[in-house]
Amino acid sequence: MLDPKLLRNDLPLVAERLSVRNFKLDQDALSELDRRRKALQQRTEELQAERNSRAKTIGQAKSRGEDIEPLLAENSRMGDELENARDALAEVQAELDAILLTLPNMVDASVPRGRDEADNLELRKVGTPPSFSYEPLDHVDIGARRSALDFETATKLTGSRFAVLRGELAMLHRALIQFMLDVHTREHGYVEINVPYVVNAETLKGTGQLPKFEDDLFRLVWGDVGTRADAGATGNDYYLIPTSEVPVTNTVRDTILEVSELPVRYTCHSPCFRSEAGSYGRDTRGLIRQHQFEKVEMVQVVHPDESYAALEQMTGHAETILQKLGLAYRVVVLCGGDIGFAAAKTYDIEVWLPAQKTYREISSVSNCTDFQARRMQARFRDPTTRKTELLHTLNGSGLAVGRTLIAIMENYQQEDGSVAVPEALQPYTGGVRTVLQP
RNA sequence: GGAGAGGUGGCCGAGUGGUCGAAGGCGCCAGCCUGGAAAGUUGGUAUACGGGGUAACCCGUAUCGAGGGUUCGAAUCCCUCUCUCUCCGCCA
Repeated sequence: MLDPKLLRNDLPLVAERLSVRNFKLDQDALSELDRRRKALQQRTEELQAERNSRAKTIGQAKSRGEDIEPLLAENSRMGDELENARDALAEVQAELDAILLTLPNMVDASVPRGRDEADNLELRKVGTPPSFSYEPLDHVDIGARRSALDFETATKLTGSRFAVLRGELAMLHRALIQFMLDVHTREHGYVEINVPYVVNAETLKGTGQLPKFEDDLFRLVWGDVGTRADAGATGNDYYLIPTSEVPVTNTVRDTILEVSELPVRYTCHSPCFRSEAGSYGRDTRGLIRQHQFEKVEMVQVVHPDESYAALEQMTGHAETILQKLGLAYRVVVLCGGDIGFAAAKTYDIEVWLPAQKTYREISSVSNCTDFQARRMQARFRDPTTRKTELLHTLNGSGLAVGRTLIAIMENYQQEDGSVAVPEALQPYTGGVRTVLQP
């Protein structure tokens, strides 16, 4: 959520910042709504003050044993007026809140304007893509051996966009997770955390997925489907997490941290569930875009002065994984048209995929500034003023496990169809150095 | 799933209709005391929004798990929801 004070005091500035995202802010509607809110609030509070003072007078009169009947009669007329004012205020406030919750974060000044991913800015290329003496296979063909990567069975079990991993490929997948967690905890100072994969609506609101992006989520319905479908009305709405950023970041919701507790650094392995609504026909082949995938996430909660340094640092942490695995990648800064709802600045890391002969996203690292913190009421206490202030939150993949597996399969493929295991990973494969041998 | 008990400030805990943002304690901050500290002692110690003031600050409103109701007036009474704890059942 954006700062309501800023919205009141400098709407044009907000509109300008949001225009970088190609988001058009209806300034007139917003300021008119706020003007009404203010008038109604003052009127309501006036009436409440009067009611309070009268009630107090009655109480005092009664305690002196005086006759309070005349006072009561005088008061009976106030009720309706107060109620009307209160209702009108609540209505306008709700309208205003609804708008506020759908406004995206303001992007940092360094974020370039642009329409879509084509306008993202490449910052650096690291590593050299491998060369092959033959036309490299893609991961689907490589994984076909002994049904190590099995989409048919997954379709039978569930439907499209799911996969079954078997044998050495399942083992390699697991090794990757453990490798990443170990690097982040032992070398990068993160605390490993394990969290629920099912969360409530409040949690999703905190990180910004709700109310605007419900279509991207899997919502749980249980028990009697007929009566539970509208479970939200009774407070029972649970969703599968689209990323562990959601539960991990929300661990600091409604808390006030001391400066000594900062920065908070968590790394978390979890499955992620995404409906992929609106991506029909995209990446339909292979493991690239699935309804369920696994990810090792990094989350930091930091002092506002530190967040942009933390963004660079976290990007470096994700890059370290790729470097250790010997994979070529590039780093891009997302343009206004491609950046996510909650982020003020995002770096995408894209790994080289030989079969596609292109770089594909494998990590996304974002500084969400105070946007999520305000929604979550995640604050710290300034040691000098003793006042509470909003924290800054960051999240980044370190890395998407499925896509890392793809990258290894394609980049480390050998002419006989087997896949070499990167050296850094071998301690995690029990010394196995090649998988999917003929 | 059944039965019961409970959710009050950073924490513990009192408060069953009136001047209660809420006793008391702990913690924290500041002063005094001390060579310094502990102990002692005095004072302070929530958040949000609105209004006023250059500012320190002052005034108003709201907040005692959440929402609704009763009432001139609700932390206190009623209803719904939610979470926690105890016992029983079931279960990886």
